[in-house]
Amino acid sequence: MKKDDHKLKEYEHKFKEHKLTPQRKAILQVFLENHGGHLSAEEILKYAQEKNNDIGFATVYRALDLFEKLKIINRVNFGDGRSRYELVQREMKHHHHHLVCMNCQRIIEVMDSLLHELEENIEEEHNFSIYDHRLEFYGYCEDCQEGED
Amino acid sequence: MKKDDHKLKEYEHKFKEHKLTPQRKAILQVFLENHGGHLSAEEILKYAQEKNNDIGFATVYRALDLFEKLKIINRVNFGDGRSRYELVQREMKHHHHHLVCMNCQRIIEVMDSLLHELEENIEEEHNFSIYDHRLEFYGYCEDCQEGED
DNA sequence: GTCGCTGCAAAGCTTTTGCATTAGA
DNA sequence: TCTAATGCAAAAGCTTTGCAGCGAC
Repeated sequence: MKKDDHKLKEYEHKFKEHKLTPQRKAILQVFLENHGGHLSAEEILKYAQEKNNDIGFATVYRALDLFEKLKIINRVNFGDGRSRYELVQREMKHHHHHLVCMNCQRIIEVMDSLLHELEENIEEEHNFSIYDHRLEFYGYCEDCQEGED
Repeated sequence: MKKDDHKLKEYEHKFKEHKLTPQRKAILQVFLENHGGHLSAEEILKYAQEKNNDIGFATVYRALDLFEKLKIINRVNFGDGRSRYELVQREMKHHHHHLVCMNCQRIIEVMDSLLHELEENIEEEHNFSIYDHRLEFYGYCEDCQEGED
């Protein structure tokens, strides 16, 4: 899609010392298309193969490592035994959390700036210099609150 | 140790429908002795074997599953590819987070009630019924701030 | 031609499972 | 006795690595 090609350009400058190969491009496009966000390596491979059949698991994992290093994506962990990956979104940086539904596994994103206050408290009280955080809330989403056991 | 034996008694009532076998007792004692907290399965096995040599990985994992179900321990994940486990501490419940030092991997616990306000906001705005949360801050601890790259 | 990137397959880790055996109540 | 719990070893994920081949510059 033209729209994603345009978005892709915004990332090209990050690949100065690394090649933006067809495989890497395909993987990046998967993120830009945002298939529900929070993709596992397996899902990323599946979608990337739809674009470029000549791609394997090793390449996906190696690309994910690279993208993480280039701060294009973030690795997140919802405790289901596999890593998941999401595009770093500038405007969300440091201000977005996850609501994980314990019934339907749906993941809802939440914007927040309130945490900033807490971070400042911590930096002061513990002399700990905060670089990033992970915050997930576990509970039941709108649709699942009746079945809550 | 006498002190831990006493602590152990506080957990016996949770084992009504499950047996508090010597193996499970050894594992529970490992948590009560709190070897730096946030133990991995491997560490738990190691310490438990010091008490009772007749214990294997399968038993550790099965006990950890059980303890989690009985709300004796919590499984936490710091993104290092293995699960870690910590004792549920009543007075800390819902109010403790982790500071993970990105240099020395040290983990510091932080008490907090500020997050409660944020939870209330979220429950209202997103109609999401919160049951638990995980919050980790990544950064550099007191001792590692100079080496910060 | 060089050097980075790739696929494939093998290996590595953590965790789970099958099964025969043991041991608690 | 009866069933839950255990150890061992095998298997099952997910992820990483070795290696030979490929491709861009």
